[in-house]
Amino acid sequence: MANKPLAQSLCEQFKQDILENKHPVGITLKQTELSQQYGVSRIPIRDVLHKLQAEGWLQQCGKRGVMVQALNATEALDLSLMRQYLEPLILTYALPNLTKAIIGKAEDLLLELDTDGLSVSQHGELNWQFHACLYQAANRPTLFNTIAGLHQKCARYIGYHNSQLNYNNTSQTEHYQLLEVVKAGDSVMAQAILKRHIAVASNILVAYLTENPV
Amino acid sequence: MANKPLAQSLCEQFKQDILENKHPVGITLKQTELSQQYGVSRIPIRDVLHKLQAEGWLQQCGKRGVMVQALNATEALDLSLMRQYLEPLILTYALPNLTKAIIGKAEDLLLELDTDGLSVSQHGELNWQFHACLYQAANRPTLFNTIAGLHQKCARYIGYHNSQLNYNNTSQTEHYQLLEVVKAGDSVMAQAILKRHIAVASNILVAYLTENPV
DNA sequence: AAAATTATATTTGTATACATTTTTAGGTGC
DNA sequence: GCACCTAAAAATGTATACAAATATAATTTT
Repeated sequence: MANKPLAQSLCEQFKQDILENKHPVGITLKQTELSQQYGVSRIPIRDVLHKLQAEGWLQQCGKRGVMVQALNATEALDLSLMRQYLEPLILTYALPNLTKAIIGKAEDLLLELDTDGLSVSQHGELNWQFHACLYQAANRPTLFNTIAGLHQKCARYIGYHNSQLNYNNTSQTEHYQLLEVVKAGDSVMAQAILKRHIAVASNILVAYLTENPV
Repeated sequence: MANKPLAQSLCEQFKQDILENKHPVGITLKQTELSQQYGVSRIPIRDVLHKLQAEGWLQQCGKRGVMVQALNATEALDLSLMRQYLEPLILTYALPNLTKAIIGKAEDLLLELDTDGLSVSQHGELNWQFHACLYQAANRPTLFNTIAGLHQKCARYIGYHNSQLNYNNTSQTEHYQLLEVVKAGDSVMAQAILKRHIAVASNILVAYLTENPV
């Protein structure tokens, strides 16, 4: 009955709080403060801070504390570029292994994504679930985990994206297109559409971030 | 006068010990044992184990302890593929920014790599320094850090590679070729040579691992 | 004898306490 | 008024102690 360690749920909570701007960029967070704030001791807080540093959410500022990393256009572009190269790759490995069950699950996720009133992080999570659902079939743990890590880092940008810019409709159209060619088993087209899907979203975001630095 | 935290030097030590097979695959390591073995308390040990899990060196086995991950052909291939896509990319960004000082440093590193009697981990470290030295010039922290992470994961394979197979000479020849076209500023050739450099090493390693699973 | 169950031992996660380092504020000299 | 030095405060890293969960071994039951 696997009972999550405290630090794990704390980590999710903390990420959510960052997405909701509860720890604004520029404020230095101290372990002691946070431990009182979240009602636990410093140890699990420290674990979470280390983990989120490794994932690129936070930045250590000597002993002054840790700070939420500012969103910046270069990082957004880098993440997008890496995804443009790696996701079509893993999709190609996944294609021959896609069962009807997996396709079905993917379709269900797209329907959920059309639901109104999703929170920013719910939307981001569903979006990743859709992609992950297809990629899992590739049976390539290392490749998959690296891509998952990129998505983790993207989460803040995508959240920002969806809350600032109205991109959902376009994105969903592309999702359905992708699923069509995937069903048809067309690897070349699938790669092209996926790459473009990632690039398009990125271009909008990078342009916006360049003009309006956070 | 930045004094390294204990956990950091422990981490390097531990990695080295893994490379030297002091914690064989299949043995479950307990925090308590390790803390006695390394002469520190469980907290820094725990930190190191978490970090190395995140980096893919170790694997948690419930409460039985952690185990060193076995080397496997699929992971080696995945790491190589990702490097084949991402390293030429960052090299392209780096090219216009390469100064004579950087090229000079790279040449020095290649000379060092020709030294006899280097340990496996020394060799691996110098090899990475050479690549990193060029990539740094790209000024792309996120891309660079992801690639650095891939190299971290590769370290064990490269160490294994160099100790089992005699690949150094070929590798060095390619390094010098790469440096030549980089000096000439030929981006297309540089990308091609680098991609091939990574692919060649990988092919040998993957073939060997497939025939002789660890 | 094999399977299921209980009890013990072991292991990790968390809390509290201490040590070390760095920051910051205050004072002193120029 | 600015720079430098000194001391107190505050931050993180580390050690020890405790709690919760799990794995192992022993025991019982079928």
